[in-house]
Amino acid sequence: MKASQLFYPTLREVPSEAEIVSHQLLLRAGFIRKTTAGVYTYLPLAQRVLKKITDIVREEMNRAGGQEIMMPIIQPRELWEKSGRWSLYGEEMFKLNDRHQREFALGPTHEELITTLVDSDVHSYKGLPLLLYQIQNKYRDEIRPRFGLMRGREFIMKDLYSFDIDYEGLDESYQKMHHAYQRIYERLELDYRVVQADSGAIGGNESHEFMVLAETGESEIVYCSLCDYAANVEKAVCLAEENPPARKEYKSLTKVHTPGQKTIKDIVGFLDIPEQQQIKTLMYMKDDELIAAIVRGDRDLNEIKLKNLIGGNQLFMADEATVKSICGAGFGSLGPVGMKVKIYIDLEVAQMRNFACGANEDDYHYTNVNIGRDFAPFAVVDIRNAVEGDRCPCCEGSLKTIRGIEVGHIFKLGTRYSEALEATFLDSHGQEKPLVMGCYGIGISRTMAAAVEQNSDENGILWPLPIAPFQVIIVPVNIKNQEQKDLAESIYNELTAKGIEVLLDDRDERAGVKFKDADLIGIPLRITIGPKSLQENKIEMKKRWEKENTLVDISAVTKTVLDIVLE
RNA sequence: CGGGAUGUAGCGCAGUUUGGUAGCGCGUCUGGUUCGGGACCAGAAGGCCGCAGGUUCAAAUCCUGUCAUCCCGACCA
Repeated sequence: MKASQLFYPTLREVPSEAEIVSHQLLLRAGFIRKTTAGVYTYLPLAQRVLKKITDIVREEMNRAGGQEIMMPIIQPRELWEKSGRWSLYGEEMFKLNDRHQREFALGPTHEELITTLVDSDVHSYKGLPLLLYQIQNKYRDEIRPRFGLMRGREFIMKDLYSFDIDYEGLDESYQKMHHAYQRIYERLELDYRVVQADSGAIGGNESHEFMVLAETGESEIVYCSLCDYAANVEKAVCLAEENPPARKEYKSLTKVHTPGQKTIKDIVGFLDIPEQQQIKTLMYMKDDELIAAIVRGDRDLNEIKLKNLIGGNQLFMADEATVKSICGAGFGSLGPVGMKVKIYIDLEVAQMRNFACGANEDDYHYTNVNIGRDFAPFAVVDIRNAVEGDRCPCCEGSLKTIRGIEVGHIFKLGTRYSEALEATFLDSHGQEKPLVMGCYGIGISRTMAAAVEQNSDENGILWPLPIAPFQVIIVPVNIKNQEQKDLAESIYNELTAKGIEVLLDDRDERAGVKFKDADLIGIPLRITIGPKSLQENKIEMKKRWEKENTLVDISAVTKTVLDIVLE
C-alpha cells in the first residue's frame, strides 16, 4: 500500500474528548472517528487490525471445532420475554418498533436467538455437541459510554455457544474454549491473565475472564504471589483470619452522644477510634425484605458476594426513609444492636472485639460492642472485597492486586436458557432433555483498544507484530530523489511479493513528518532510505520498540525482514 | 438518573465578566525557498459562535428553554 493512497487522517493535537491513551492514539493516528457517543467508524488502519484479530480468533474457534454463522442484529421482543430478559436487561437494550408497532431490540447478545435456532433444528443427541459462533456488532445502551472503544454502545464481539448433552460434555467444551482463548491471547502477543469471575446476570456457575493487563483497566484483579490463583475482586474469596489476635476481654457497652457524626471517618476523629475498630452497617432490600450487611469500617462490601449468598431476585440499597421507619435512625447512625432485621456479618467482623457502631438513634453511637453479648448475627459470611495483602485462598501466599481490561469471558450456562426457551433434545434412551449450554465471548473492538492501552509510548502506538496494520513501513527520506524512490519501490515490490504487508510512504513530505506519522500509527518495522546510508549501499532498519537503527545491506533487506516477521 | 463542565473554522483554543461588524495556533489551498524527527516566507480559502425563543437600536456575549459532548457519581451512610 502506498501512503499517498491510504486514508489515514492523523492529527497533531489530541482531541479534547479523549481521556485515555488508546482513545487518544486511535483518534490521532487516524484509526477511528466518533459518530455519536459510544459509536465509532473504523477507518482503514483499524479495519486491518480488526481483521487480523478476527482472523486469529476465527482460526482458533475453527480449530476447536466451532462453526461460524451470522445472526440478525434485530431481534423480536417475544424471544426476550420467553427467557425473562426483556425486563431484566431493561434500559441496557436499544429498543425499536416497526411500522406495525411490533417491538424489537438490537441484540446485546445472542443466547435467545441461538438457543431457539438449535432447538428447532437439533432434535437428537446425535447432532451434539455443537459449537456455533458469530463475529458481529452488538448493542448495549450503556448508562455511560466512555473511554472510546473500551465501553462503547456498538461494539464487535465474537460469541461462541456450545450445546452438549450433559454437564460432562459441557466441561469438555469449556476446556476446549479455555485452551483456545489462551492460544488466542498468546498469538495476539498481549500480556494477559485468566481469572476466576462472577457470571453476573447471564447466569451459570463456572466462569473465567481473560484480562489484558493495563494500569487503566476497569477491573481490579487479585492474584497470588506464590500459586496461580487469580480472580476478579468481585469473586475473590476472603478467608477468616486463621490466628485471630488474642481475645480481649469484653468491655462494657457504652452509648456515646455523637452529634452530627455520620461517617466512619467522622468517628475516627470524634471518638479517636480507628476504622478497623468500627463496623459499617449497610441496609439492603432483598426483594421486599430489609436486611443488614456488616463489614469492618475500613472495608468495602462486595454486593455480588452478598447477592450470591442470600439469593432473591433483586437486591438493592434501601432508601433512607424505609430504613428510618424500621430501624429508628437514618444512615450514619445505624448498628446491629437492637436491630430487628436479619443481620449478615463479614467473617472478619466475627473476630472483632469491643468495636464501635451507630446506636440506631440519630446522633448516638455505641462503643465496646460485642457479638453474642450485644446482638446476634443471622449469618457469618464472606461479603467483603479482597484487598492487597489478604491471604491466598489456595496456598500460603498473599494476594496482590493489579488492573486489567476484560477482553474475554467464558461461562458455563448449564440449562438456564434451554429450560426457559424449552430447547430440548432426545437422548440415547429416547428421553427428552434440555440442552446443556456454554457461552464464550471475546470483545474484538475492545481487544484492539486494549492492545493500544498496553503498548504505546510518547510517540504513539506500538502494535504487536501479529495485529499491526502493516508489518513494515518504508520511508524514503526524499521521494523526489530518483535513487531513493527507485530503491524504495524495489524493496517494496520484493517484500510484497514475499507476502509481507508493507506501507510505502511515498508522500512528498519532509522526513520528520514521515517519521512522526510512522511512529504514531505504530508500524513495528521501519526501513529508512536516505543519503547517509545509501552511500555504503545500506538502508537503516528500526524496530518500533527499540531506540536505535541498524544498518542493513541492501541485498540482505528481504531476508532480514522475513527473519523478524516470521521469527 | 444526580452533580460538574463544555459547545466559537477540520483540530486545539481565546473572546463572554463590562453587548458595538469574529480572533490566534495547527491543519488545508496557491506560489517560492527548503528537505534525516511535525520547515520558512508571501498570499488565500474556510464560521448561522450547538439549536430555538426572548431582552435590546445592537447579542458569541444578557435571560429562558432545548440538544449534544465530556468528567464524577449513581451502594460504602
